[in-house]
Amino acid sequence: MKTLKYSRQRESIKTCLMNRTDHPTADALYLSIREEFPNISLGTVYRNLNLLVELGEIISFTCGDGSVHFDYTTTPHYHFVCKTCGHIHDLPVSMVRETNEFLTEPVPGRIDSHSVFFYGECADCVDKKMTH
Amino acid sequence: MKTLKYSRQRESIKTCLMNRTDHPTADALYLSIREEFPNISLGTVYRNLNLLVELGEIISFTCGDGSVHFDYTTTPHYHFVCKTCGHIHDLPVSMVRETNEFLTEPVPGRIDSHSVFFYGECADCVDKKMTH
DNA sequence: GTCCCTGCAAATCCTTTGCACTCCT
DNA sequence: AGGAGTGCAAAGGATTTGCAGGGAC
Repeated sequence: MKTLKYSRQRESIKTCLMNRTDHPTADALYLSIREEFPNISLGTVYRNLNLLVELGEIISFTCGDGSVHFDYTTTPHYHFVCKTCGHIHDLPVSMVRETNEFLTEPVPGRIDSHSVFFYGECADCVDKKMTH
Repeated sequence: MKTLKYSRQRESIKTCLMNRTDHPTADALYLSIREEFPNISLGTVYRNLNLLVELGEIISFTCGDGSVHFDYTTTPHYHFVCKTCGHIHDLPVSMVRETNEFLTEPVPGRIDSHSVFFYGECADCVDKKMTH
């Protein structure tokens, strides 16, 4: 059991992630943080992100593009990935039925959690195409 | 438009993937193929897997563990990842309701596809714990 | 003072790529 | 013959790790 010590870097990583509406990768976050801490190293960003994931303070996921994204919202929710602009939008859990409701028959085993990704074109991009 | 030529290696990759019930990574598949083609190179395995994905003959996905898995089944279906034994089980699409049915309200945009991952303990692992 | 945390750089892991050669057609 | 496919090894990109110094407590 190790004791956690305060660090400005970790704090900055948390607040930065909290304030971003996108779901940045470690590198994208690193670029942001560098504006405040020009000397921060990528290794520190990775170390802290992994630590925060272990602590359950943030969430990490991959949405099919291979890269790992980080999310400050830890309560259950889903993601809508826009194929056109690349943005990853949050979908509130209320928008999707509960596991047992969207299963037509029980899964052979015990489900602890599930994740859903939607792929398509977000409202903004659909609108832009309309006006062309 | 390039013409495709037959290759024993590609054929072996296809049949090997078809015969496996798990959803191997490129490297896992490479180890299998080496039993038949001791000289096959990992690069060839990657090149062919990517080619087959482009052709739509196989599917690739990542289920949160960071690694890329390949699947010979291209018809829509979902996956159940066992946290205990690590196996990835297929779930027939009939087991899960259609997108529009499991959404409680329309998503702000156009959905082209979606993927669902379930995480938990598969029936086999649950049984094993019972008998202890 | 102790021990966690950092910056840096090297190491590691996974995947792609360039090149000379081989095998389809 | 022509060009797609291969093996090999080197290159690339993302992430982790070892280490010496710096900061929190």
